[in-house]
Amino acid sequence: MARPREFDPDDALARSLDLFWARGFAGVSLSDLEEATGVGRQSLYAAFGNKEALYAAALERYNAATERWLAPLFAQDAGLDTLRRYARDALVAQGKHRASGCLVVKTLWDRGLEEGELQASARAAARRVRAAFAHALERAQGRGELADGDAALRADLCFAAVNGLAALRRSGVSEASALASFELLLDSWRSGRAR
Amino acid sequence: MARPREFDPDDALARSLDLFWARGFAGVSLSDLEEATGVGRQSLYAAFGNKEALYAAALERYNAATERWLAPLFAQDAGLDTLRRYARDALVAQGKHRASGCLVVKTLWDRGLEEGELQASARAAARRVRAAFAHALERAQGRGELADGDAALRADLCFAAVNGLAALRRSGVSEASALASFELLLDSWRSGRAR
DNA sequence: CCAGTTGTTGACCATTCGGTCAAGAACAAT
DNA sequence: ATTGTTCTTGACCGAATGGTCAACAACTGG
Repeated sequence: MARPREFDPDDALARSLDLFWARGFAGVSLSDLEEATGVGRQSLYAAFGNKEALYAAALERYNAATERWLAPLFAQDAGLDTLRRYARDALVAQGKHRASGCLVVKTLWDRGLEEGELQASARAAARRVRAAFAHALERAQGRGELADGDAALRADLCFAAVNGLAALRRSGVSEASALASFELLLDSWRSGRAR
Repeated sequence: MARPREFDPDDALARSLDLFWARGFAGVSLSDLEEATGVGRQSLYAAFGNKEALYAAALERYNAATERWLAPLFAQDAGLDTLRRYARDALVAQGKHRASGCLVVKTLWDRGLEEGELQASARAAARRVRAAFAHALERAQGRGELADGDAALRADLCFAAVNGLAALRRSGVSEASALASFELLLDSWRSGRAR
């Protein structure tokens, strides 16, 4: 009923997400956001609140995308291959995305706000990923694809390994090599041929 | 032959290291460093150069300490237990140290300076840790402690897992639980009882 | 005692930060 | 066309940033 906004908020959010993902909360200035989104500062504030709220919205968008990535792991036919594919896709995506690792984990490290609502939401998102891993592992166990064991513990290890792959990449290891080392983990659990 | 400095440079370096470790390069201001070290700004600049050089010196100090931690892994009797102990000690130390993860990996993520000498040195340090892991694994294989396999690949996975443990801790997993999941990895390689 | 050298102190610099303010522009309803 | 509401633009704010400058203090060699 008044002047319509000239930009697409979701598009601006996507571009902001890219920036935050690549450079972290403190590494992105309001001027950077203006430039990347093509949206004036005041408009960003009107639409999102402040810098931290914008980051929170970007993280939410990221989580929504992650949820789509997680869907196969929550499916009934999930198994080790699903996990392997998840890791591969994550590595490829991060390769394209300046190898920035998982934004949720990056948020957990960030000194943006100590123990705010944001950190809690990031922690919840991480828990969700671990739950997806655990679900896939349980299904695989139920199918006899891998020997019985503590699925939650294994899921935690998968989470650590997957996120560690990003560090591995940063330290100079190739994408193929990083993926191979993760497959080593999954293969060591395969029931048919151990180790 | 002139006025002697009133502070211990290594002590100042140690305190700076703590700060950088906990908050990252950009998260520490010169005023923070003055306060933490009790040393005036000009004295810091005279002794170290500038902020980035101070960070580099702190990282070097960190690497020297790491080298001491790595020594058992390079020993002749190194094995899976040595690896397990390394992971446990690392977790405990990080627990005391505000759970900040490995400074080398943090440096690799930091947007302090793109592709500077610092990044190269951090990458070299990471390679050194992976080499230590590989050495311990090779010794263990030679002793028949675990089945034969690609030690370098396994070392990379260990590196990823160990560094992922920090992310796991951040996401709310207990120290004991994180350690247990890492032991799961080592145990899956033990030759006696697989999985 | 007196130079000469080095360390310390605190004020100071330009720049950038996140955030705000006020004026104008674009629309819907009347 | 006028009014009311929202969006946009650009100037502006105080605070904090990394870094520098100049005066002063402490020591050594003559």
